Amino acid sequence: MKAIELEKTYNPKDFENRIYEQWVEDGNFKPCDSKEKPFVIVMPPPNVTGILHMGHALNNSLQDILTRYYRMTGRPTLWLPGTDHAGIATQNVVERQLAKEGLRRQDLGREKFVERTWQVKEKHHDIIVNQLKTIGASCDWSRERFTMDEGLSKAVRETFVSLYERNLIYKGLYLVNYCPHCGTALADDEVEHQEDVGHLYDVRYPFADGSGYITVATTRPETMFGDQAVAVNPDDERYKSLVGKMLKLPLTDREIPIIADSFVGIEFGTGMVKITPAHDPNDWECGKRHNLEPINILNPDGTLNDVCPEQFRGLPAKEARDLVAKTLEEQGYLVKCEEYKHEVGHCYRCNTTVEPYMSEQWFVRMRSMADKALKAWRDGEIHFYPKRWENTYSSWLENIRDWCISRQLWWGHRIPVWYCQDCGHMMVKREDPCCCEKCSSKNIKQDPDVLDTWFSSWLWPFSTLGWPEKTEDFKRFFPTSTLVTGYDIIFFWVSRMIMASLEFNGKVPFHDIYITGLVRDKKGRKMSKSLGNGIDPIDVVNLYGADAMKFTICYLATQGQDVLVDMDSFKLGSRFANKIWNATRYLLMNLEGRNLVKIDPAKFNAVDKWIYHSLNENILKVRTAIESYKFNEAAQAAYDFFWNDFCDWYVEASKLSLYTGDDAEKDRIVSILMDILAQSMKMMHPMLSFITEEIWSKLPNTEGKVITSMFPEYLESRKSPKEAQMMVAMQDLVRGVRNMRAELGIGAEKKLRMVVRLDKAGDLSKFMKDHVDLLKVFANSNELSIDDASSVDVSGAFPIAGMGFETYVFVRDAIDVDKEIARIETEIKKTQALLDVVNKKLSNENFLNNAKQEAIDKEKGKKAEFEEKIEKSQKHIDVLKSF
RNA sequence: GGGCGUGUAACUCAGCGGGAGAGUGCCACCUUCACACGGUGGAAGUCGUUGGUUCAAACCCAAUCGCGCCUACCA
Repeated sequence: MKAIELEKTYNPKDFENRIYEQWVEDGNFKPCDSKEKPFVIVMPPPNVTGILHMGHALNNSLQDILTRYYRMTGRPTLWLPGTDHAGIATQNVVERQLAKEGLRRQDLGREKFVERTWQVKEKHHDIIVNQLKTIGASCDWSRERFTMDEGLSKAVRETFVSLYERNLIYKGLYLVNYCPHCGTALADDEVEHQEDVGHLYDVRYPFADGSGYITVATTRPETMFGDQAVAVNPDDERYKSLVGKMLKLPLTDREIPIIADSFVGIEFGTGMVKITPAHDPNDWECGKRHNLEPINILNPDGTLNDVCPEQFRGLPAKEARDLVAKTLEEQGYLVKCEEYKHEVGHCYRCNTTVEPYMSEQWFVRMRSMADKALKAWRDGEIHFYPKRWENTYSSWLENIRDWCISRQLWWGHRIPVWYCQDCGHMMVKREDPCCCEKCSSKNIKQDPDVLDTWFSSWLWPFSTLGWPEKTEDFKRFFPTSTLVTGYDIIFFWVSRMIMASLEFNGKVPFHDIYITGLVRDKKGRKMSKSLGNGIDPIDVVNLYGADAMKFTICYLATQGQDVLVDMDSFKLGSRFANKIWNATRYLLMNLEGRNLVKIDPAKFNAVDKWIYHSLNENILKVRTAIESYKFNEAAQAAYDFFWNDFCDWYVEASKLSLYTGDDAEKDRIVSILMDILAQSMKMMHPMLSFITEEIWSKLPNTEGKVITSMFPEYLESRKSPKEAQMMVAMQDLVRGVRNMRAELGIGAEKKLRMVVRLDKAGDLSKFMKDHVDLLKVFANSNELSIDDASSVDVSGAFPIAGMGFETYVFVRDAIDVDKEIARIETEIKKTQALLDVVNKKLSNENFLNNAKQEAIDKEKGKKAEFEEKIEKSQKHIDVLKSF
């Protein structure tokens, strides 16, 4: 056979795109036909107008590893990709574009605006899909979905109407979170609390009868125009007598009463709270208890409306606040104003301060669904990895509140509700009606609002499979297996998917939930645009390759921990891939003139047995690790095996056969090398997909593709623990000699004569004798004898202690005797310290009585080992002294 | 205010009841027949602090200090 050539340097750009296209073309990402239980992941859909960031790279890398692994176990495997229409975010993107043209969305009108948004969506969609392809995601593009697809829209409508029919959706006038910038209501969990430095104002409210005044404390004086009362705690002795008295509201003509309500804290501030039912959640509740009419003081854009005195109208809340404070001060109402830190809600999409705002909205009644979701968890139907996230899940569900699902946006699923303009009848419909079902009037109007994006996302695991139709895919792939996502959306998404699925399918949408950490920079800061500390995954791919990125992520993805990286971090994967490339290149060069032969385990020598043993153990480690979501352990096992065992020892050892063996031996060793290499490619494929596929295609002993090959099995027959132990002794010997060379500064060019003296004849001496030529190569020796009868004269030779043997090296001239003695003495000290610990244990009756027998045996073994080492070392000092 | 996580080598992190590990970085030597994105060897840690449990603790428990995150209607 001819040698096979690989490019001299590893250059992932040469093949990554080509291989990806080939995989797609050959349908390798589609589930196979096997009857086994499918493995299914639905991809958390990225925002269609966003770009891929490291967080996506992390969770998609892990999904890819799982998908590729299970695909290689022969199960039909589906990773279903898609994108999310991201209502607010996308609308913001388009409005920003319009703003550059000096336009507002109102200038275009709803229809034109939505049309334009679809165009933007199409363009951005290709970007994000290409990015996913660039990082190597092996998802089934033929099943790709978008949350505003026809099918998914149908699912949304079915859900809405069905919930309405079950009395789980209702409409009402409530105080909701409102973003004045986005101009829409938000759900509770779409509000992010951040600490703001504001002021706490103490303001005088005079009694209407002129008999003095009281003082209230507020952080938002501008809301006073909506005040309907001042409340005190009914148990507050100071104010009991004042309850029922009327106050004159400063800057206005209105009068408001003093009321008693137990929510007021006696200790806080002045113990008196102004009640503004339309602009504070507490006050809203309080207002309901006391039948106070809420007065809305804001326009939809967050400016003060006509309810307020003229000079404040049209001002944004913050500006109004300053002016109100100033006016109050001028008129003598302001008692004091001090700096005050408090948590303020901000819009999670645009970071604008959120206003509590009274408006008519649609809500989902969550309680019953939340209870079902809690039960499913308690019954063990879902498992979080790491488990601690279950607390987050359960406490959220236990304290769940109704979900505001209407958004005052144009981009999204329009609420399927129509109002008759003539008779006022309201219709909630699966199909668009053409006229009023009650009065037959054609004058009907659809609700102008759209639904919260998460109202489509919560259906994702089944709507993407065709639900509400009972499609083949739905029947075959639902429920899915595993969800991989970040902890920041356990509320938004994970728990809601579980609720929706239980409500509509009666079962959970997935069983395992792997919660990834967040990707941060090396200082532990969240990656963000504003900090400019983000890393673009595509830059990583361009610099190091997709494999390097995925492998590095896998290596660093300790279950549940945040991943801190910078550009340099990816050297880890890059160097490993480079090593694989070069080792392969070298092995393929050696095929020249060789024939591959059948591998016969009966002909294995101890070193062959060892490498198969190690491969086998590491295959098991990788399998177990991936199946239990311990990605870092999988990466480490692959890395250690390939680099440390295979490259550093086995490939080096094989050079002896390759350069000095006869043809039969050369054929045999090359065949084994190719076999280990091929199996390594399989084992590493989930983590290093492109390079393993590229190499697989070059190997002479492989067929088809590695992506569709079977993952190596763990085989009892490959276990060779005894040989593995022998190999440890050999490595021990070799390292001892290398260390001595380095210490004495003896260059590699100088071959040395050595005697390996065994403590006793036995397996180890047989092993050494069998591999004496190999030992010579590793120890760089020109003359090496195995002496198990202590018959060779070693006087004048430099001694090195080993376990069960000693190595004598004839280097008399090169030795600095004093320095060597000092070195050995330090070693004795270290060993003596270890021995002391062991002896203390072994002379401790409590230890002997209580410890496990294994532990005792192990300590005894250690004692023997340390004693042997000290004894030998001491002898060696004597030997050196005699020089 | 509650909850969770975390503090191990210069840096990023594994280990989580029985001899302190990896990658990067550092030092020395080696451009020797795939790989200098390499090889060989080496230095480097009171495992945050203090108590406790245990024959045995980086690992379990308690307290404490530092950092991070989530959650909560104190105006």
